[in-house]
Amino acid sequence: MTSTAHDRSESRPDRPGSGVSRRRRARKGEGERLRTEILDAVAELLAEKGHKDAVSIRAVAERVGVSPPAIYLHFSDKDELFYQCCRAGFEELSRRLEEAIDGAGSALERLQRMGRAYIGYALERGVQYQVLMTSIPPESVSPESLRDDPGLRAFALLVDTIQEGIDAGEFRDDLGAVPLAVAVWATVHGTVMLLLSKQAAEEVSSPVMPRLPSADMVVDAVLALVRSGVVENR
Amino acid sequence: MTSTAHDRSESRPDRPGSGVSRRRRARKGEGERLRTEILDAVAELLAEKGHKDAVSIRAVAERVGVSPPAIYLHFSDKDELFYQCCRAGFEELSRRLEEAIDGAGSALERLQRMGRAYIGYALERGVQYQVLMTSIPPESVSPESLRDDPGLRAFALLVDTIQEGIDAGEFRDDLGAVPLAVAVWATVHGTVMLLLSKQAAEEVSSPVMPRLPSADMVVDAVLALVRSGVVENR
DNA sequence: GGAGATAACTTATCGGTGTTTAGTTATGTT
DNA sequence: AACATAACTAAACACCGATAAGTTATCTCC
Repeated sequence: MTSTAHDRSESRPDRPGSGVSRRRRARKGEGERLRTEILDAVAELLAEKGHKDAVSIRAVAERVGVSPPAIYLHFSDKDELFYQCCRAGFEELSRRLEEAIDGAGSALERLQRMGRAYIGYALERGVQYQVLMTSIPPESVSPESLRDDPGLRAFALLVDTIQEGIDAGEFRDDLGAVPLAVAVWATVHGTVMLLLSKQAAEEVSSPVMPRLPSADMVVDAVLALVRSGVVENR
Repeated sequence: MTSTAHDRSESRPDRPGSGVSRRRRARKGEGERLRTEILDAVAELLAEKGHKDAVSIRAVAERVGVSPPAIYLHFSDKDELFYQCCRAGFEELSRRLEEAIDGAGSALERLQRMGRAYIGYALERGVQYQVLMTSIPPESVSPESLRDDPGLRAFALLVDTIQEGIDAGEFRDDLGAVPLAVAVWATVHGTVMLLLSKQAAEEVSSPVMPRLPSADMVVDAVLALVRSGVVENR
């Protein structure tokens, strides 16, 4: 047979007996270990490449030390893989938002803390936030896991806080809690997306983005805008 | 030569009866005609599929009635093709923003008209807006065409309007015109991105997005928020 | 009108991608 | 030691973006 085994000389150092570079096969019960290893590899590669399309399933498999089809033992397709990766850890967002709410202070102060927490966490997540927010979850993810989506819980927290502010006579009551919450959400979401774009553009030194102020300054301005709008300072 | 002109039996080429199975080759001077036909096809497919990754160069070529490599006579790669497609027509945005500015009224009224014009235009553009704002322009596009990017011009218009509002004592002066402009931009940008996500999720009836109010209601709330913030109505 | 020149394409092909099918191998159980 | 099966791998398929090399139609000039 005309050794079609492999003619790629670049990375094929391991004989089955050497036991050096390949990952040890998981034991019988712990097949789930691979799942988290895959998710970690995706997160790594996503952060390195900065873009979803630049990360291939083959690259993920190679980083984990496994063959590409092994991925499909845990994820139905690439979309679900990336969705699950970006979604994982977003319970942390609800946690931080609750933490921001819990402290003392007026509803406005709580709202501002929530805003800072949201933006800070999203910027930490970077590409993962972008991917999660710009993709609709694939059909393969179970409906019940969607029902308690961290994003939905976070939005509920926001609505609650705003409703409290309205009830306390602290926030305006002419729009309704939900529309106002959506508006606030849109604001912080747009801030994150803009800052991430700016960040990505700067890494390639592309002059498309206007010269924006520092992230801190932008966040301060946004929160001030959420507080009292553009109108004359009072 | 054994006419290998077309042995593709998989997909019917075009109307066999109408005599035009393939596109007529352009005449010597008018090679540029293909360029706009390609851009139109990309825009069509983008709107149909709703997602950039779902549109292949081969599909574009087939729609135009041309072979895939013909695309590369006018665009250096896929990124540039999609960038140019989404960027084309965005001069219209600056035009509409100027129109919104020109009318009578306070700086606030002009700003609100700008906001409505921006959001309206971006929602009309849909996927094209999303693609344009989430991708950094490829290196193949010329720097001088980047210098007068419609996005940059639009942002300058926004800064000007806000500066006028500040000078007139109508807008707050504690943040500076540029940070305030960025904050306003982030708000409308986030609104657009959110509404587009909602729209896309509804087309697949996915329950991830919170049940949002209608687009009109959201836009009204956002503009009200930009005006005077969340604080108690005055 | 014929002979180049060349603009406007096409055919064929390459390496890479997501995904599926059909195995193979290691582990736990009896 | 034999079996069952969890945890994988090898090979292949169809498609993709992109390139190199060839072909064909149009224009120009005599």
